Amino acid sequence: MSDTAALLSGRGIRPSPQRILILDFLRGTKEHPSADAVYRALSPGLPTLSRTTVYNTLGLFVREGLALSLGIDGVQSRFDGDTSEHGHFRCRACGGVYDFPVKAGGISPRLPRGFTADLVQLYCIGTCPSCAAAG
Amino acid sequence: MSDTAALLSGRGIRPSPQRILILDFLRGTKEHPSADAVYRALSPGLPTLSRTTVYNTLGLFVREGLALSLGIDGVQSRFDGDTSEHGHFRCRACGGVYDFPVKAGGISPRLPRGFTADLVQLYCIGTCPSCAAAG
DNA sequence: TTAAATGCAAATAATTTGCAGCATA
DNA sequence: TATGCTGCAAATTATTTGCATTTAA
Repeated sequence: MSDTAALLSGRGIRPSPQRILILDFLRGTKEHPSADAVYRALSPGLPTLSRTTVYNTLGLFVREGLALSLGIDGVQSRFDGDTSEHGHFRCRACGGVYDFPVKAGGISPRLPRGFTADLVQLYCIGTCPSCAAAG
Repeated sequence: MSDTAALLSGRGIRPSPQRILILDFLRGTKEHPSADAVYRALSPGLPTLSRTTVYNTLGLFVREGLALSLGIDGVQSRFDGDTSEHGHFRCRACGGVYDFPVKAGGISPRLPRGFTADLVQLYCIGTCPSCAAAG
């Protein structure tokens, strides 16, 4: 059994070929793909894969804490298989989304009394080095 | 001329009745409304108002720095007329979006070399006091 | 009188839902 | 076999676009 299959099983998620494929892809890319980008990337290798399954699966992973759903791109959700603490940067010019480190425990805002957060996300929007160089 | 009209004029934006209405509404609510919510709120008082104009106007305000577009609600953009530095909290239970303060200069991540951010947003997702009390 | 702003209708894009068949415990 | 998973097609929701009309500098 693959590592990924074991990871899924360990969380009580049946390790179907589609789920393994999608989770492996998410964990192996830094692209922060949209649901449709995941579909387009994997569909050639598994032609029966459907968008429905991609949406179902990404939603499942997010609920189960195996992936992050990013609202950084106003139009579509983008997904990140790296759930460790880090920030996200979106370049206005190329649309790319990049990770950036935040110091350990760096994102822990003091919320008003009574609010409890289970998820914190830090987004920066601006220009990435390549686009800055390109002018 | 109203304060709002003056504010728009000062930015080189023609202060049409629709723009004044929408900006006044945005600045007078803590609801972080979606584009459609803005439309539904204002349409009764100005029946000729169209969704197109609401979308156009909100987009203009965001580009001109008069409002913030929040990607905190995975499905739709929500808008905030308060552009001062603060964080946003979304309650999973009721869907409400709340402001919370961050200490001055509190959101200034160290980005990798070459990245320049013109906008930083901090999102927390969890449970608000009312929903926590409701169980 | 000219450019900008508005708003209707249609188009597009992202996502969700209903449901039937398949796979697997 | 019973339950969960997949995927097609249709539906829904959010947003954008094309274009004719109106408004105001």
